[in-house]
Amino acid sequence: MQTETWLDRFAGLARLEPPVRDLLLSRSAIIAAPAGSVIFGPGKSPENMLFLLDGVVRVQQVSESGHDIVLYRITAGESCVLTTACLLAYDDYAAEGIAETDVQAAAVPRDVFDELVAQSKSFRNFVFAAFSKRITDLFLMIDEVAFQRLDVRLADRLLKLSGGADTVATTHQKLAVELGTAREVVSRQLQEFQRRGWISQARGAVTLQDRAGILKLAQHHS
Amino acid sequence: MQTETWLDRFAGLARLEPPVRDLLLSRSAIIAAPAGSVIFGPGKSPENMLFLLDGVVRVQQVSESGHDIVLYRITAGESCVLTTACLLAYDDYAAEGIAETDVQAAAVPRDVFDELVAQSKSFRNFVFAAFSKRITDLFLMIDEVAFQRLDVRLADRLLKLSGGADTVATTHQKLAVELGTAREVVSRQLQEFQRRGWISQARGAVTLQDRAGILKLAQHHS
DNA sequence: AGCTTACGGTGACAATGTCACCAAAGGATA
DNA sequence: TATCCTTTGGTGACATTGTCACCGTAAGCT
Repeated sequence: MQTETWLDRFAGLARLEPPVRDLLLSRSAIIAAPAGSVIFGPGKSPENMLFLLDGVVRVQQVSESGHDIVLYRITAGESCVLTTACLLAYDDYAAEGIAETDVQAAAVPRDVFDELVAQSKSFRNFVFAAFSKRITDLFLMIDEVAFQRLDVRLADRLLKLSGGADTVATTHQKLAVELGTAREVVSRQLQEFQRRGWISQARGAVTLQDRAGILKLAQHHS
Repeated sequence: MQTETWLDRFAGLARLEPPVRDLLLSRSAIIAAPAGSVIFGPGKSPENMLFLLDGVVRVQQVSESGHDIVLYRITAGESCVLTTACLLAYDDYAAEGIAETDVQAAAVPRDVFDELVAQSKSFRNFVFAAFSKRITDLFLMIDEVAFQRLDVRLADRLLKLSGGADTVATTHQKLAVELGTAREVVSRQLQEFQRRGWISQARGAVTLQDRAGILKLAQHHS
């Protein structure tokens, strides 16, 4: 009989071999970070691989030109393989991870990570699956940025950011960074959405009035 | 004393432990593919991890909308980690690998790959470094597609495709796929380049007349 | 030769990005 | 409260890029 541990929050780690479980549990530390803190970034490469237990981490890229773009988010139950990649420190990439909420994570040191990969087939599968998903997601993102219309992307992003809630607390500027475009462009599109009765706006907030209408546009993906 | 093997073409594999070397050599097969053949792609997922010994493989994405874009190239001495990712078959991604030249590669079966990762620290470093580089490259690409001016990207791509040669044998359409844009846009930009005396054009060929001028534009990256 | 396809040119227009502003809202402080 | 200051968002002019509907020519094929 095994007591519940943080491992159980990760589908891919549930069936680890007992000795591997023990190694992972005994050599990892639970860490916490407040909302808004920078988990990793240029000049602040993480010493550990992170398993996110609670909260959301936003990974975004800062271009030399001052342009930002959100690359992806890590939610609870996901691992931050990118920090793994960063552990190997290919070169300091310009991406940074920012806690969007208060965050809890299990930190696994580099050498433990290496040992786990060596010893456990399940762990290997977990790690490679995470890499694989990350890369295919990046492929999809490239496709979107290169070829998808902005109104479609914005509609899609609004729905995702709402998470089912009625209103999204964000600014035009932040939405622009989500999509890698300019604030003015977002403002224009939101005006058009409003004109169609899909949303209403307030300072720092977008309220979804007609989910169906937005969804119909967003689905031009398929 | 060890005779020369294909392993020596890979910087990261040169110092593998002897038993690991032997495993890799004995369980891998040298395969060849003619220029133009599809190495992997939708509905044709590779059974093996590939180490490219000779030639160039172009990896490009095919969008539902019919838009293509070149993601990256694999040159001799590089491994196709993506095929590794694909081995795990997250889901059939829409990317395909096409031999741009006649190609030779060492094919390592999936189970051998897994065993190598388990047994050799050097091999693990090699694999994770490859993943890491691929992901950081994709980050750079997203930045480029989202924020870089098209003339800068085209200039840069022309120089890279030339590989030092005077003329690049390609069509406007192919250059458009390189950049993920439309053929007409490439045509216009090339006309402008020609007007400036940087290039001259023929059907299916672009001749670089003023590398310095092109380079100056391309370097607006930095 | 005739046919077919690939290649490239062109103009009009739409969508998106950039720039230089402005005004209003909210927060901080004297 | 009055005053500043920052953040947020609006606007118009313009540049760049994407899309569409064409066209003519070059190259390959039979």
